[in-house]
Amino acid sequence: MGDKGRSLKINKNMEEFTKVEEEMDVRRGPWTVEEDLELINYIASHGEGRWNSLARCAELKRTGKSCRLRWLNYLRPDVRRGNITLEEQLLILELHTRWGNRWSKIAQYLPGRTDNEIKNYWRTRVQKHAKQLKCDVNSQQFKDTMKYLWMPRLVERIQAASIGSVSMSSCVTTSSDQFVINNNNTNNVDNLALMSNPNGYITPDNSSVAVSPVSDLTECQVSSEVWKIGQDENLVDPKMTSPNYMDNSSGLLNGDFTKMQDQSDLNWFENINGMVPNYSDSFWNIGNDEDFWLLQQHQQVHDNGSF
DNA sequence: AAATTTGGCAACCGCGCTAAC
DNA sequence: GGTTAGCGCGGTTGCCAAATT
Repeated sequence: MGDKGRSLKINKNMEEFTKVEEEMDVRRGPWTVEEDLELINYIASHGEGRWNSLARCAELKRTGKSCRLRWLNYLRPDVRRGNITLEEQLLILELHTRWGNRWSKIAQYLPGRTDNEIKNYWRTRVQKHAKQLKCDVNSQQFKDTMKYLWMPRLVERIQAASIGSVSMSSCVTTSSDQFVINNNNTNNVDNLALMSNPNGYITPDNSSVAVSPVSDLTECQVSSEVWKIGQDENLVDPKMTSPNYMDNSSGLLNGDFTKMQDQSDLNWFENINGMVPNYSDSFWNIGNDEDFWLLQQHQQVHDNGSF
């Protein structure tokens, strides 16, 4: 019986089903180390897939579904654990504005991150900030906040970090597991769009604006180019590209976070990712005083109808 | 120091889609 | 064409540690 049929059975007679599962001795809840090892060893020798039969053959007292979930979200060797980096945050915000809660699709563009992890990040961090701002996470107001404040702020932080750690002029590496940064296009820095003016008010356009004191980029011009994520379906399947699918040449560090053209635009993120340390949320958390103050300023502007 | 609340995250659930029979 | 099995996705729950009262 498939899951659908099984769920019907649950709906019809939950008690009976629970009894059946108990008789089948199906385990639920947290996985033990022993179970993890059994699953890892089984997959190592037999491969993954066919989860129900895998669960049976491996003599794991778990459903196939549970095995699959455990493997994909936790045990898989390429699962990346730890804090969501600034670059990843930026990418999640951008992609969510485009695709909404399509977590698995978003996860495709964050190598090693699972849809579950991204979903949890969104629910615990992003929705929290929406709540703090007393607005719905799906409201235009919050989307504007992300687009015109949060994301530029993230870019600013990333820039500040990268300038502090690596010369932006040229950094070409030869190792395959390092990212090639060939910054012929200086727009990456120059395009930095900083939407908060010296008064702390937000201007949603990409005209010349002063830079917040946080980063020393006051001479930067805001490029007329926009950050183009572009047409959704134009995006190249990340699986079909090298891990280095983010290209630094697109000039993404500019003000309009509404568009990203194609895969080459996404490449930028990965290059940045290779340049800067992995900062945890403690490095820049939108909940810190300064940023939250800015958010509130933004909200004031929004409430006054300036958008 | 104890009780309560909150936040983060792993795991589960229900549903829908697809392929095989 | 209907049924079943497998899989994947998004939403939700529940546990536990940390923070707060």
